[in-house]
Amino acid sequence: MTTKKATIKDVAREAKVSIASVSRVLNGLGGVTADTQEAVRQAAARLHYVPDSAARSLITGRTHTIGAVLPDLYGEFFSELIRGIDLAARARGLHLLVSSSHDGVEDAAAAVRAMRGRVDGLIVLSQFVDQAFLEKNLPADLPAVLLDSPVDNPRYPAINIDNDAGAQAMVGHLLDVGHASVAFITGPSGNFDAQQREKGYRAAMAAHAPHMPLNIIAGDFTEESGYRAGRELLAQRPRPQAVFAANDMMAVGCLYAFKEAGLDVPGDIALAGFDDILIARYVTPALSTVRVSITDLGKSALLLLTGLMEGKAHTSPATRTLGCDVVVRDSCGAHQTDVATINPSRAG
Amino acid sequence: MTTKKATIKDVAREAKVSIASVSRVLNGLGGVTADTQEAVRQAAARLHYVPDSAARSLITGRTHTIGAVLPDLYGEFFSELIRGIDLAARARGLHLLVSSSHDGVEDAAAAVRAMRGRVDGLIVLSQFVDQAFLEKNLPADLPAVLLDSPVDNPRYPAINIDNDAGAQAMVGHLLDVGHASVAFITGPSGNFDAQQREKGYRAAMAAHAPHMPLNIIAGDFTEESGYRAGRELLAQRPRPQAVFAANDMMAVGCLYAFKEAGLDVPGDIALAGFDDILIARYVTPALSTVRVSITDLGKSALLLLTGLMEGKAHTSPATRTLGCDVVVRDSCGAHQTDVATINPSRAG
DNA sequence: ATGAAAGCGCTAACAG
DNA sequence: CTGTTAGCGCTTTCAT
Repeated sequence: MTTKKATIKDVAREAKVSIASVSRVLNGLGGVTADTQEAVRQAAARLHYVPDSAARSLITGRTHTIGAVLPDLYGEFFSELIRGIDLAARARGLHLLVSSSHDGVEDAAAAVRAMRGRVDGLIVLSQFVDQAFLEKNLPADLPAVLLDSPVDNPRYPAINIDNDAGAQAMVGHLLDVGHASVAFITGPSGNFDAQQREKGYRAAMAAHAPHMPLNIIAGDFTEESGYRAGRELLAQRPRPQAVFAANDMMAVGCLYAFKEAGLDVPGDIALAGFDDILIARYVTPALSTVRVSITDLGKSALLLLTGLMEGKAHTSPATRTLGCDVVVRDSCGAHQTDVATINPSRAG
Repeated sequence: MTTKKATIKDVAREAKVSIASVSRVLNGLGGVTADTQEAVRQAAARLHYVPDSAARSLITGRTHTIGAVLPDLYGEFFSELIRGIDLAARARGLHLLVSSSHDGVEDAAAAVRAMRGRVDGLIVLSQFVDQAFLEKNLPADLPAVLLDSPVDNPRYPAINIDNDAGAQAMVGHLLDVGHASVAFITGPSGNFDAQQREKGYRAAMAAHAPHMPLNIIAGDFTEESGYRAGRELLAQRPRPQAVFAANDMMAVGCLYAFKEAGLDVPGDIALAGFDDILIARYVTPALSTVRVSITDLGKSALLLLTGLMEGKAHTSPATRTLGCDVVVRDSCGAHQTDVATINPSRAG
């Protein structure tokens, strides 16, 4: 056990060659005799030599690390996203520096700035990030891809979930199986996903049930708000035949409100959510929902980012879209159980 | 928008001082007049100067980054752990480099080695990590704390979940509320948590129902294995009065097997799990379980690590334990709904 | 209080 | 094919 860590000099001395040769061998640059290679490798192994990444970064200007700036979210979305990014990053020999758990613009700005110099590229998911934010906080030379963002600028390519199409497909399905009136529970007003899902609801209603009035109740993505919305819906006369919540947690809250009122789901009222969180499968009745592959989202983001880092011109449009699938379970009153891919467009 | 990023030299020139003064001001070292301070600050702001962390690391030897090496797990455990670590790290001005999604010893070894030089300390959670692994792959000068590990060595302090006490408490509770025979569904044989939980089951049975035979069915933490175990249990004569699964997913699988057989839970048979995953609350009946605060685990790990990094002698024992709580819901047949802290010992 | 200068460990010309 | 050397951007003595 050496007390101090070995440097390239130590290896050079041990192998009786110059540091340049050590560098060449260890970086596989060629132009070195087999003898020298052997000597260097053995010396390096003997000394447990590991190149200092700081020194290397300093001169090469590359860190082989990509950063992920995420909001203070938790649960499946977070873990799957990180997992997708990490898996893809590791496959390309990149490390992942995460900065999650920040709330508020200033926090997000600090997180982005702190990444400066530590990463070769950035994946950003934050509701606080808009054009102005980026121009202010993002170093001009740092490639970045946005997730789930309304910013539409070739300088900052984005990958979005096709919330609109997903919502349209689900509402269409609800209408198709015979529920004439479909109510919608919204997400938080500032949320981009929520807005797109509402847009999809409106579009589907306009297309398939133009005579039906829109029935929109405010929610904020929490189970609690879903419960409140459910009670509100229950008080309506006539009661809607189906309810589409902008996310699964609200659908679950809504389900409890319906059960509490003694209603049968989907007999008395149909219900559907969005996200396909793990719970969706386990509530009774199992919740019909719209599934998004978050792992794919992460992977696509990383792929797009590495493309950017390698200087590939982004010939493609600034914004890409990740398709989602309608998952029909028991809560929507259709007696089928298949998964229909409604939007085969894929990012990456 | 400058094309090249500003260096300390640019700031020095802009402020008409030496680079040494810039460094002093920006690091708050004092010994600088207010005038100089002002000039430097303004110049830095004007140039959008951000110190290069690689250069800084090179000379200071510190990266202000800590690494987390985690297995390819997903779901709540993962996200809460990262969240706990990140929250605590950020509060101390540290960044978080994660390396998740590796499976297999070689993979884990590569992950640990790759952290070398990039981080000031390491948090490791992996079933492949034992004493030999650490001695082989962990640089001698890198502080590290283990999570959920059987390694008991002052050189590598560990924080473990008190699975044993948690399991004992749950089995004790099951026995207390009148279920004379309690069966246990194990986790994967190599899993440390699983082993501890089984140990707790055995201890509780020995203590409170020494005359009852042990009833242990093999599982592997998956819902599917829980389902199979459930069917196996159903076939026993006499049928056990209560079943304690080593984790919630298996308990859920088990629940489905019972429901499928037309049994009433907890009327005909009681059920309990371990982990308190989100689903536990949403299945019908709601699952009684043992809760662990994963966020606390992450936070404790970080705190312990920073202590190590600051050279604090680890006066405390090598292994610390994080208590867990029995959460009584509907599935275990007790008509109460409180949370009892059974093990107040806390890490950190 | 300030500046000049010496490296940190490494890569990348440039010589030989 | 190999060695010498000049920095990368920064912190830190050591003079002044």
